[in-house]
Amino acid sequence: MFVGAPFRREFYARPVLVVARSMMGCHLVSDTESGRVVVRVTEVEAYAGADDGASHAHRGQTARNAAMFGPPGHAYVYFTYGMHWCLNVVAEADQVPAAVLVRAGEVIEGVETARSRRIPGKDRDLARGPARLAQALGITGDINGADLTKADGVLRLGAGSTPADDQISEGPRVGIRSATELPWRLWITGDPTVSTFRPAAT
DNA sequence: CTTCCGATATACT
DNA sequence: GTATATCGGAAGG
Repeated sequence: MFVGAPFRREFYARPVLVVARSMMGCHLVSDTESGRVVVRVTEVEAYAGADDGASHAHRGQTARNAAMFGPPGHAYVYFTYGMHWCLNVVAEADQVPAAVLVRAGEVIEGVETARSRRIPGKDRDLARGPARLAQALGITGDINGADLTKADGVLRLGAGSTPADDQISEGPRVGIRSATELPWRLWITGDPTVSTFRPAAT
């Protein structure tokens, strides 16, 4: 299994990577009718624009990826594999496509609510993987494009506890076939809620 | 822990 | 028609 390399400061070479690094340890707060759930982010991936072969924005703007071209701090939520929602945070200036996929987190509040939204299983798996995380938070395409910095939003992104550089590992992104050489996945080293690395199906 | 594989909507060739 | 930024269940170590 791929174990990753220590986080390097050179990672800051691109704005979207700075945002990805800054999101490590942040809190995602969702308030819905079924209750509040707070997740601490433990794993993210950066996606850029035309020069990133694995990005949804690689071939330009479409109806699906339009939110990626919107203002930073807003949500880009997409539907995939016919059944899963995945949450991204738009990362760069308006009209500049870039987003950070939130791949995993630890549920630190509202564990009961999160459990009720998921199939029975271990608590550490509640938000382990992008689709599971979206499900635990009760997120769907309804909030695509929503401002995550608004105090009264259904989903909000806030400060949590930022890990030190030596607590972070970097490695290849999961489930992609293009641009696999870019180490644009970040995770908290050794955290049990981080998803396991899976190469794309051949 | 691992591998294998089916389910299923949307975007793209 | 084919691929996909995935998950969950089954089976094997």
